Amino acid sequence: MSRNLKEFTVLKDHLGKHQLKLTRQRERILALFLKTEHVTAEHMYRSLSKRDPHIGLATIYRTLNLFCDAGLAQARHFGAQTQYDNVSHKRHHDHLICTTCGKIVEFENCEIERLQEEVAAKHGFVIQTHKLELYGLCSRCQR
Amino acid sequence: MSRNLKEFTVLKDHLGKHQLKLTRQRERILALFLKTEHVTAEHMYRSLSKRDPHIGLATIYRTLNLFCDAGLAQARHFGAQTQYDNVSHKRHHDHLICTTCGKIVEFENCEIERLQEEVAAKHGFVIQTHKLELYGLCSRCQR
DNA sequence: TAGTTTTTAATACTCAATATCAACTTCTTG
DNA sequence: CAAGAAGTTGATATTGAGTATTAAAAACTA
Repeated sequence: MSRNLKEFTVLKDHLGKHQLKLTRQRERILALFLKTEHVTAEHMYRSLSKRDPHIGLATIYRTLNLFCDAGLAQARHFGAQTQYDNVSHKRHHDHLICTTCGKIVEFENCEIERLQEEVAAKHGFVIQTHKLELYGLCSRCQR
Repeated sequence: MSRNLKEFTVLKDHLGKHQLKLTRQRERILALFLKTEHVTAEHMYRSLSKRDPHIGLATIYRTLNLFCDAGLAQARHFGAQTQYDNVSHKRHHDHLICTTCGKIVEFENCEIERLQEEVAAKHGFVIQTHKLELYGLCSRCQR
């Protein structure tokens, strides 16, 4: 199994610091997680059930939340579901979402982030995190 | 009942255009909706049950979604619940949310919106709507 | 390797939101 | 204004995402 060592190390570090254990399920879930951009717990459950029928849905949820704690993943509420993004190897980014076909494009814009800080400061807030989602039509769906 | 005529007209227009009917429940729900900033369906249900025990929860949900269609309300997923904001009388705005006390401050920033258009154009998107939420600590909770 | 601790899987459960459907309003039209 | 067509309501069942529970299993540790 060719794994991205960096993410694996991050996970192991986190487990070590919190008296948690490295299990086969956690390895498998991480391996699959790293192959996908925007995952849903249900989606992972379906994928993993095919090959490894012994990974339960609750474990997927627990593990994805664990990844969030470890800083590997970031949860994003999209409609009724929660999507988990792999954020270990990339900087903070926001999303362009096509309302027709569901296509998601990531982007980052320092200027916008700077203005956010400005706005927050004006209201006495200290920003911890933010969520910016632009909904519209991608080039293909505009026709 | 002193009602905001503007919003009532918007609702009536929408109903007329879609072969929907103006009911006592829809009037009552709109009247209460206009008095509050960030409402939850459950919250409205509790308020309305006190005075008018005959408005069911399903009706609240249906009606709030109707308001969204009519452009009077905007749904916002906040944690597990959905909040409905009155947007008929104000321009588009975004939110600063305190992660400790839950305080919500509205703001608008044309410069950010302009940059959003820029980003979207760069990726071939045409924006229909957007959502920007800044999470952090309000001045009181920073202490 | 034995023992302690964490984890898993299956299932029950919670909670927000939607679907169902018979009874009831509202609107329309004659 | 009465009567029928069409939409709406409320009570309840249902869905669906996510969490809690717990006996059995796996992982760490000495």
